[in-house]
Amino acid sequence: MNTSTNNKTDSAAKLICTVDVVLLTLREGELQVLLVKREREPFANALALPGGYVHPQEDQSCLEAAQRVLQSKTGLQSPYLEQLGSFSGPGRDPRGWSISVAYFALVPPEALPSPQAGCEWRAVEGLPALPFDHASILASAVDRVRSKSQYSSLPAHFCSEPFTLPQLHAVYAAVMGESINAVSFRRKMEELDFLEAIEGAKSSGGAHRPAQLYRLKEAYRLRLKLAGRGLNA
Amino acid sequence: MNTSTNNKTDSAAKLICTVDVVLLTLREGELQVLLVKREREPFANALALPGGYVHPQEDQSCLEAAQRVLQSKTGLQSPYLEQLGSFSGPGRDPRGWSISVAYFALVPPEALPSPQAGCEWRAVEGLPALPFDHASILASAVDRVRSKSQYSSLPAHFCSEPFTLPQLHAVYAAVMGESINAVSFRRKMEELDFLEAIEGAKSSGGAHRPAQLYRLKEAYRLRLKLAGRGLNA
DNA sequence: CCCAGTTAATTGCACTTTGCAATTAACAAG
DNA sequence: CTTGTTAATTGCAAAGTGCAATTAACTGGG
Repeated sequence: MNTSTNNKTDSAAKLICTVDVVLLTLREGELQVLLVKREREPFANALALPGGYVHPQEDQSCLEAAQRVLQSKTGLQSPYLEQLGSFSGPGRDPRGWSISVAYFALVPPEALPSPQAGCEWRAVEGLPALPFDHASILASAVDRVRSKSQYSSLPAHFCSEPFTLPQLHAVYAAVMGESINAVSFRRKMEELDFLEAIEGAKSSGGAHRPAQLYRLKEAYRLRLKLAGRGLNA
Repeated sequence: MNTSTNNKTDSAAKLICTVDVVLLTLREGELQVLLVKREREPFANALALPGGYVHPQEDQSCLEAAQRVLQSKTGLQSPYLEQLGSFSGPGRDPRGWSISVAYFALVPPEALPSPQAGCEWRAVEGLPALPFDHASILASAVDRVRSKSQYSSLPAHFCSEPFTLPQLHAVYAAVMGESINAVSFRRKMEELDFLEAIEGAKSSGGAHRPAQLYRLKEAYRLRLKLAGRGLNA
């Protein structure tokens, strides 16, 4: 039935093992993804998700590989990085049977110390074709972010600290693509209790009442806060 | 910095690539997992999650590899199989740097055409040590199942069809480990609308009013139905 | 210095959803 | 036909949510 069951190296040697990172931000009211121009074949010069080989010699895990790849290809780091899933098969990479462990990251649009040359922010909607199966990886990441936003603190990672509740409100609404009642939003944020008001700090500048400034509670900088009930749209 | 960036085969060849399956059922009111006695090294004779190498020659994806491995190691199949995530690193497998793509499956306790010799159902709580990082894979699967049960049709896969609402109610309560209001449960099931009443079919046998029989709607046999609001515990 | 304009935040209330107790329904057994 | 048992529905009370109205806090212009 299976002719190679006992030949371990034979099965394992042909596998290509990579990581890909979907780095998302929210600017101009829409989700944008960071794409990089590929330097090498396959798909040289095409825009693609930042990705690369797992390096067993230096990486202690695929997560570390993803952090290394993100740093080296874009010059950026992201405090919040979550595994999206693995994508595998004989056809997704022209070099052969491959597995890619995909991660997604959320960063605020401001906190970008100018990414390296060859990197571009692009709206996730209406992208041209992407190499490999990057289109479906990206779609999967966007789905996951939208879905998790309904019942978690995830969208807060799109805001640079400190931020105001109206700012966060707008971010949630933009991510989920629908308006959210402002009073209910306030109540929910208080109930979820993952924000920390910054004593005496208010937003300034506008010709109007200043807003209270907040930051994420320490415990939720790398973890998410999950809600029992969602933010009913 | 990186001495092997350009040597693709060098990086890729040392990687071990496997799949593991967490097959869960609900019996005696508790979650149980199917473990198999390992036939080979490493950890020969130890009980472990059913797992095996990805075979690029025969598998079209890791999902197919998981289905093949599950079938060959346990003789079982599962209609519902979901990717749990990937576990990787230099230390989890004594043979070397490895990636395992883990899947979890839910089956009803009845529909088990006697698994192969060497397979055992074990309660997920209070297990002895498992080889590799199977303990954390299992813990992750149990977390995921409990969490998804709060807002989806997932636990229905623990019931063999046809089933009654009181049966399903007990299954949800057992999985989530807390009692659920029976009236609210009924209302929620009706609202979620993933069940199909079987016309004129009632449970029989007891010295009491028979219950309506249901099955999963066709569309939700492989997919889940997600609730906007959860089943508030 | 006060007033108009703007956004932040709170309050009050109608409406919806949920939890629980009580009631009704449908069977088997004696 | 009565009793016991579980299924399913009904009727509130309590909690949660959406919306309009009100109050608060600022800037800038007469």
